[in-house]
Amino acid sequence: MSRSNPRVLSTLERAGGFASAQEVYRLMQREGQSIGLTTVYRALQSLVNDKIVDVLRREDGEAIYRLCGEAHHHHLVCKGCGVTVEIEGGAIEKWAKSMAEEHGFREVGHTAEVFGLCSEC
Amino acid sequence: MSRSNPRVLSTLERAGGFASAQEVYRLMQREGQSIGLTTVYRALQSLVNDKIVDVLRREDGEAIYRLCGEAHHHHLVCKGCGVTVEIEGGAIEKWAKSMAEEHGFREVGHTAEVFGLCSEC
DNA sequence: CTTGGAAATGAAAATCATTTTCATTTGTGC
DNA sequence: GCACAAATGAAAATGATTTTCATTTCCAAG
Repeated sequence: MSRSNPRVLSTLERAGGFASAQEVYRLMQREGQSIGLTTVYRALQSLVNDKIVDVLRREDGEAIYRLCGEAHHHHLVCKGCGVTVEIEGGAIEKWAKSMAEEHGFREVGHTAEVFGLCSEC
Repeated sequence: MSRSNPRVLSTLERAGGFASAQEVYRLMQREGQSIGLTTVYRALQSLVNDKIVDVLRREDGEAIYRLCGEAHHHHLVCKGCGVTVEIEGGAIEKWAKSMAEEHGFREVGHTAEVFGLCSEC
């Protein structure tokens, strides 16, 4: 099941390590690479399974794929200008896990975003 | 532009203050209320504009609407059956606040949801 | 009461990301 | 060369959400 197409991974890297499936596809098209949208989706899904990339959601619900840096992290987003800071979420991980266990949940994931006004806004 | 249909709001409240547009619609149907899906979407959107409800995203990208204002709490949501448990977020509050301060942010809010499979699913 | 226009409604169609289906192509070992 | 599994991608299906547009409901003015 190693469908982690290297061209897709390399394109995602080239895109700054952060793009939607559609964007990766369009980028590859523009570069003249011949590939099907289906294959892009499958490759990204596979990269997610292999924990090489993370999936997040844009505000409109579109999935965006990001190369996994070292640690899982969250975002601090400014409501004014949209600037985003990556932050540590150690406390959240434990909290999510313990809450889930407490209620007998399995296969747990979580979302956590902090938003406010940055010092410039 | 006050399209904040009160029946939609009341249904969202009855749903535990936490549901997707589709769920609100289905619930109203089941209760025998006559309403169109379009109207449900418009009413929810309007409630969001009026800052009466928040929008979040489930892991599959579906938008979920949550009453805001009440006692602030978080949710543990089952990906299988949708059952929702309200959970304490004490750890989160502190985390959000300290992260925000550390980066000079003001007027801080946050979202944090935990998803998983409940013991039945 | 009646009229006229604005706002609300909802059915149906359109949109758009994503997934599924399925026939074809590619690659690999024999 | 041959068979067979894996990979590919075009096209159709899916599902949430949005848009369109014709109809209905409200409401204030005459």
